This record gives sequence, C-alpha cells and structure tokens, in this order.
Amino acid sequence: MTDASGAVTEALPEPGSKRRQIRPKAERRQQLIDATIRCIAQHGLSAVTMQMVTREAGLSVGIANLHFESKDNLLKETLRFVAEEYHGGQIEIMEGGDILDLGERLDALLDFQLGRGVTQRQKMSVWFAYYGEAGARPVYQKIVSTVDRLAAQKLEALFTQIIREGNYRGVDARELATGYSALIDGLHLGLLVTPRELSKRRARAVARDFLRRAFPQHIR
Amino acid sequence: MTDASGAVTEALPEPGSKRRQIRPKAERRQQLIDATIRCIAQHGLSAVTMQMVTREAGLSVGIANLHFESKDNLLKETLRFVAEEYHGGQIEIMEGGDILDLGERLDALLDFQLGRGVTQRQKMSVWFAYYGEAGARPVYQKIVSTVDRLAAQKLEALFTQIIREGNYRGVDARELATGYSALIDGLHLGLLVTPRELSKRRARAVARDFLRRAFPQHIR
DNA sequence: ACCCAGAATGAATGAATATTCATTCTTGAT
DNA sequence: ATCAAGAATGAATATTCATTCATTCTGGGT
Repeated sequence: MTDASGAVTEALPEPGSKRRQIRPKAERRQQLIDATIRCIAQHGLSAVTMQMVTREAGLSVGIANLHFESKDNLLKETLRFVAEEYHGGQIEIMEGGDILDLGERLDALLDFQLGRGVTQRQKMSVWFAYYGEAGARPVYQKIVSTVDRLAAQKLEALFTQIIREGNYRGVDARELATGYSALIDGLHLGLLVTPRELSKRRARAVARDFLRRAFPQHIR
Repeated sequence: MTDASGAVTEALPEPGSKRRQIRPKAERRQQLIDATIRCIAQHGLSAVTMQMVTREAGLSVGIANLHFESKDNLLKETLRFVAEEYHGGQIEIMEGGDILDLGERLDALLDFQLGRGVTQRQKMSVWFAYYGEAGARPVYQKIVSTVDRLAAQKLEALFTQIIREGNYRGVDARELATGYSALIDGLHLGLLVTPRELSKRRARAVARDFLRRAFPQHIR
C-alpha cells in the first residue's frame, strides 16, 4: 500500500503460504488497522477479538501486541485512522483550490460524504461503533472531537463565503454548518441501520435539498 | 415504582439490607433493564457484564438468567424498551388530539426530542451503543427499523397536514420528514460526543431553524 | 558466506466472564 | 401453623480471551 519503491518483485502473500514475511513496522500497523476495520464492520466492536483481527490480517496473534502495545491501543489507533481519513477528505475538498466555483465545491463535498465507495459501509460501521462507546470513553471522545472541530471550522468558513457571495439574508453560517453536519451524520446513521428505508440516492437528495433551501442560487 | 396500592408499609429496600425480596417477574425485568441502561451509559456496551448489571440492580448474579434467558436477550430487551419508549413518546405527541394547532404540535415534538430529561444523556448513550452494533446484528436492526418506520410514517403524515394547511409549494413531505429525522439523530450524536461544541440550546435552535425554513408560517 | 538485529510466531498463562443449579428463602393459601 | 410454588441466591464450572515470551526465522550489511 505505502510502497511505491518499484524494484521489488516481491511474491504477493499467497493464500496457503506459510513463509514468514518481514515487513517494516509502519506497514504492519496499517495492515492490522485495516483488518480491525473489517472485523468491526462484520462482527461489531464488542465482538472483536485479537485472534479475529490477526487471523483476518493473516498474521500470528502475538504480532498485535508487538506493534500496538495492547488491544485498547489498537482500537484507539483504528479510530484515529478512520476519523482522520474521513475528516481529512472533507477538509481537502473544502480548502482545495482546484474547484473554484463555490456551488461545485459544495457538490463535491456532498459527493464525498454520501458517495459510493465500496468500503463506505465498513467505514460507517466503524464510525458508529465508536460513537456508541464515546459516552463512556473520554479517549474516543477526544479523538473524534479534535478532528470534528477542525472540519466544522472549515465548513463554517465555506458557508460564510457562500453567504457573502450570494448575499443571503438572515442566515447564520455557524448554525447552518452545525445543521448540515448533523444532517449528514443522521443520514449516515439511516444508511447504516435502515438501508431498506433510506437509499443512498434518497439520502443525497435530502442533503441536497437542505443546501438548496439555504443557498438557492448556488445549488441548482 | 409500579405500586400505588397503598396499604403496604413495605420497608423500602434499605442500603445494607440483606433481606431477600420476592417480587413479580415483570417488576424484576424492568429493574434489570433499568440497571442495564445505567451500565451501558456509564461503561459502554462492550464493557457491560452480567455481574455489573446485577450488582447495579442490587440483586444476585443468577437472577438475570432467571428472568431473561441470556445476556444477549437482556441486551435485546433493553434495546426494545428504549426504542419503544422514545418512539412511543414521539407518536403520542404526533397523533395526540390534545394539541390542535399544528405549529404547536411541532414545537411539542421538538421539545420532546431535544428536551432536558435528566436521564436523556443515559438514553442517548444506549441508543447509539446499539446503533454501533446494528451493522453487525440483524436483530438490533430489526427492532430499530420496526419502530422507526412507524414514527416516520406519523411524521410524514403530520408534515403533509402542515403543507396542506400552509399551502406550501415545492416541498415533499416524505423528503422533509427524512431530513428532519436525520437532523435530530445527528444532533443527538453531537450532544453525546461533543457536548462542549454543541449545547442543547443550540441544538434546539438548529432544529427549529430547519422547521422554520420549511414551514415559515407555522414556526414563528 | 556469514551474522545478527529485530521481526514474527504461537503455545502457555492467568484473568475475566456467562451460565448453571443445588440450595435457601418468602409468601400467600389452606 | 403448615405447606408448596416458585423467586432468589451465589459458589462452581467451563469457556473465552488478552497478553507474554522463549524460540525461530529473515534479510540487509559486511
């Protein structure tokens, strides 16, 4: 994943291969985090075991405690990874100079937030698994609120720009940003828990509707 | 709690009292469910143990398996209780004939959803703890989506009435209802995870804003 | 060709936990 | 008073799991 150093015609880890592979620490860490994400999505946070994760990663049990000191830490780092990936993606769009039109930028944001990455469902599961524990675990709360705050600021800034450009009256950027974020979270929740009732298509329509109501000149 | 039959000068369960109390099954079930809610809120779903719950309830370990057949079942019933309580409350407001003005009814709904019951935080914790596991547990998904669907229908009906009464144009009741529900869920999430950033006061303002934008004649 | 730092393994350990059930206790009926 | 039904108890059991660590293995450096 991380590697782009060509040269290596490394035999890919064959299914039945028992051959012991030695890889740099960073790579193994990521491998374990990825496996953890899949396990949480499939079995739920409370059912995840170290055996399960290391088997999913195709490694031995001991390795998890070698690269992370404990299960607790592995879970913490996994949350940090997912949180940073999600919020990082958002922020990149919001402050990226490649899209100049503000309306288009909003659309790109929405695409990212409700887009159809195959892995999306996995990520959502992880996301909410941690939210569920956050009430009882300050560590999780801190990780989430740190990245959350940054994304919220960027969103508010974007909304402020749009409000100025469109000369919209009687709208508060901060309040709108809070509402929009909450709406997206709620839609994710709906997609996760009641996929039968709420399709991705409809979720997108709902979010777009919110934005259109607020910024009629910018969204179609 | 249930009892109002006077007569009984039953000694309240004193702190240090070892006296064995015999109570009807239904009462013990509720007692255990209540204890489970407190435990989940305080320690997180994945850390809840039977010992913990029964101690919290002031009862012996064996009793949980006497009244619920298993831990799994106790957790399932606890979710059912919380889900029904929350959705039941909403539905009562939405179809209750005691408030005739539709705008007032909306306000009452909002009050209930973001109101300040002392226990509110506990309930939210439980709510999201289960959402987190729902991706991996069909049973939870089913319980939630069953009650959810009913509430969604009632909300859509209420919105339809309001749209007709206000003669609002270009608004789809179903879409608005989905958006409003998602918004409320998202705000709950914010209140739980980042209480520092989002006060109840602001959450209410945001939700009210959403409604005002949609139904300007009905909400102040 | 050889070495060795450190990466990887997995059997063993001990702690935690759900569940069982033989026993004890309570209460309302007789 | 006595009794039976069934509610409640908690020590014991069996299982599951995180963590440890003695040992094995790999691959880059010399």
